[in-house]
Amino acid sequence: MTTRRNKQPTIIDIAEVAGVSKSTVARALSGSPHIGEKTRERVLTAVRALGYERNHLAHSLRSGKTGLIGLVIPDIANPFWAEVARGAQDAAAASGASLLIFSSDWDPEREAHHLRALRQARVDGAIVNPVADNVDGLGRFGLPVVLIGSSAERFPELSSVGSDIAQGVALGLDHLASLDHHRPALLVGSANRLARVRFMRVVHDYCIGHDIDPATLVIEEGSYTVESGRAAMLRLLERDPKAARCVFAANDLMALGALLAVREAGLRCPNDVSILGFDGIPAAAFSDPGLTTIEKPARAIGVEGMHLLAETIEGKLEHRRVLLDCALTSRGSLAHNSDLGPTRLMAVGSN
Amino acid sequence: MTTRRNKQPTIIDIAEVAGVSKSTVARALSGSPHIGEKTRERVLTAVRALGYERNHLAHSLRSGKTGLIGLVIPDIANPFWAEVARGAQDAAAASGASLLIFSSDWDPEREAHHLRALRQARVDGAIVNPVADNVDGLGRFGLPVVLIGSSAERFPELSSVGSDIAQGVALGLDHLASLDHHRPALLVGSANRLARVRFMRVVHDYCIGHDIDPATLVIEEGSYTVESGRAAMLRLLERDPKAARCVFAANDLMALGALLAVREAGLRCPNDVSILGFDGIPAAAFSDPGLTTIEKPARAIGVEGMHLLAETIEGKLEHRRVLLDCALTSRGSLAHNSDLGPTRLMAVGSN
DNA sequence: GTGAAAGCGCTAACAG
DNA sequence: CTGTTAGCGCTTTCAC
Repeated sequence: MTTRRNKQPTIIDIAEVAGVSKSTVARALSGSPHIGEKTRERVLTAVRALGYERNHLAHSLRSGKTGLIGLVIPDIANPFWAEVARGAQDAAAASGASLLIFSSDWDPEREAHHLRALRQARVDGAIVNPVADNVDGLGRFGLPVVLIGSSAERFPELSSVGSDIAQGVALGLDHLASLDHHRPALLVGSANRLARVRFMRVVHDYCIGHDIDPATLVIEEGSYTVESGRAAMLRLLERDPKAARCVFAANDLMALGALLAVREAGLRCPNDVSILGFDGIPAAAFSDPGLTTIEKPARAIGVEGMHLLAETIEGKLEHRRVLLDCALTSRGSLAHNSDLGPTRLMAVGSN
Repeated sequence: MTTRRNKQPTIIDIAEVAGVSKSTVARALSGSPHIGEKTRERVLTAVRALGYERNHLAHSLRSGKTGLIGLVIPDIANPFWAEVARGAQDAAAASGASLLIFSSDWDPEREAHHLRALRQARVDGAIVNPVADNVDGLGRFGLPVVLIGSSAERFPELSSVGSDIAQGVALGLDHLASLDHHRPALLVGSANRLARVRFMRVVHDYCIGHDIDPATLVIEEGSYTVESGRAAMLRLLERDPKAARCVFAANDLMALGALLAVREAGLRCPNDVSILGFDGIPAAAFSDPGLTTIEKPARAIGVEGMHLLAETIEGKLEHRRVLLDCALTSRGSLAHNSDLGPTRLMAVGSN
């Protein structure tokens, strides 16, 4: 086959064809007002004729702006982060930027490596979910950054966007209360996880604000997986069947596990036990019953992250922390508690 | 003596500090053998001292290689494509390349737009899942491309990697046969979708090879969504309860929908009806029972795509079509058919 | 309005 | 081995 390997045309080529200088071409291409209408037409015609496309590299090198944005997340294959990426992607595309996506795999070393790569690629800025206590890596980044996810609170000097866990938890607890479940059992992560601490702090505050003694709450521990949720639910069922009437899980995977356990125990959801999840993963829609859950605004986080970053890059913004609302997605895993008495008794008794 | 400390250091800065010329610095940095051990040390020391990091843009502009790879997929938020991206990501990282990921949203226009953006970014090559009959767009791309996904067969002149649908379908049908289900009902997409045609062709060939009259197969149509799968299953149950003993869905979402329908109809899976899916989406693990499915090698497709592309870029490879094997993931949705007779009768009768 | 010229930071001949 | 000299393709003064 005949392979025409002509190099791509440059502004010099089109300058020649249009019979002008390359600076004139540059002006025409950048929409400068200091150029004659007729000249511009001639240049544009040549551009079309040669199929010219601007070399981004040269443009970036000279102008100092690459139109590249870095996105560092734990795992692109994780539905939540994929949604975040999708949002960032959309927002980036809308502003003509391209996204360089990297997975840190929760590894501080990889994160540092990626940050370095982004700096070398001369990205205009980056959106990152800081993985571990990589304060140094981020502090030295030297480029506009916006943090996403909840670990952002460890870097108070950087702009960030995340979901409003407090609002989400309150939303869930309020909704449960409206179904007459006032003391749901809690399925949370292991004590050393920051997420667990944060979740519990919010629950604690809510209880204080609603005249509930936090000490009366029944808590089971899992590790954010389906299997751990299943095991935790089984334990709960054995330990305190009455408290198990209603369960609020700190993430959907554990909630789904709890659902499995309920069925295994010969009980039914929501008739025997109500389950509320937290996250809003797609799989929650396919269980039976569908899992009612507090949905984090994943895509919006990506979109808003890009907006914050854009403002940061333009210097319009000194610092901001954006918290996006979670929303309740009702499916079938919650029922009204028609038998409140025993639950109350249990809560008091287990004190 | 103009020392600009506010900007990132360049090789000129480090040349000054090390007391050599910038070409020597470049040589030291690129690990050239034509340089003295002592000089190299001196340069490297200066590099560390100034915290120098090579400017990728300038490097790329000069060398003609950007180390950028484009990935164009329909949707990064779709679990399957997210996995593909993850694989490509890993392979790219391993070879020091960065990925520019774009979502085409199944829109030929957006795809064309992204292809243009990639060309302008001077990526070294691209991996794309061609969306529509965008033959022109791809033909004119002018850069090394590797196609992924099954629509690749429309571009026989380009290298591609995809899952071996024929092998996957045969795997499923064989497995069902081993459970004594010889004529599963088929839940497929709508007739105008390429995927449906491909799926059915493979089933057809399999039947011919196994002395089964394809015309005796019971087929229901959906549109690759949970809801459509549910509706299709309900129809099937009403139309031909006996054929509904075993269902092979063309994708997991429809299979999950079928599962819902079975339960709604007061039947149980797998005891009353066995269901086999196709895809291997994560959600298939959380249903009850877990969905047994034919899993496409999503991540491997990404990895292999990157490898193929690398070879294509290096010119080592003229053309190749790689088909990766699907695998059976057994969960609980399949049971042995202990009552073969009626099924056979039904198949013949419905002819 | 338009052109000439000077780089952005780096690589790659070609001399010494 | 090392320095000198050209650029890669584009933007951007600064003259005219």
